[in-house]
Amino acid sequence: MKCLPESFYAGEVIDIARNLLGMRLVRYLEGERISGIITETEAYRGEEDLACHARNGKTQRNAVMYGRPGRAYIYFTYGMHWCLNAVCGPEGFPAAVLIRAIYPVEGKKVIAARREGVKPADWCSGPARLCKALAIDKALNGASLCEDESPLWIEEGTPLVETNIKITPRIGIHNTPEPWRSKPWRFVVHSMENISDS
DNA sequence: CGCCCGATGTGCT
DNA sequence: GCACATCGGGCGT
Repeated sequence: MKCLPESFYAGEVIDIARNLLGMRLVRYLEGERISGIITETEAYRGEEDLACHARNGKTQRNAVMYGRPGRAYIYFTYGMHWCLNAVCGPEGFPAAVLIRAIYPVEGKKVIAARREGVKPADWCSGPARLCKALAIDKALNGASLCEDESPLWIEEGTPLVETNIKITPRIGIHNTPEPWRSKPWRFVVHSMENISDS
């Protein structure tokens, strides 16, 4: 296993959101690797970022964001969905990258079974969809992404060229006031064509 | 394709 | 109470 080290997550959350594109998210489940290339991320940065779950200070729900970088912050929303974040920045500063989409690579049979009736293109294209596909839920909240024996980590994936990356405002935060609503903190891989998936 | 809406738990006002 | 970093189904274009 060659998961990204804690130091990868210790820096500026916005840079890390960009740098996570092209990396490989790996779920180790029942002795099998399920993985995909990260194709969409968003940065959430500190209590002053009014779109961030930490905007009202530390609570039981968001406490993991205040902890060490390189851990999984997993939250439940809309009564039925789980979403995965990677905690970033120095300990004590609440920041995280939301993993919004991956391009499936390994364990597609497992994914297909967990996403029965869903088109392959929709298997992991959404923060809650990929959590369903990879069996990620509250049991992994707070788990380290940087340790051996981990059930979930991120490793080197595939290189991307800058022209294949699109930067936009974050989505799903319609009621968040400016300037936060328009911060260009969403990073998307434009095309997965010609990307090696080995 | 786009828009609308229901599902449904949890945290904060 | 109500808003919510969402999804999926249904219906109209």
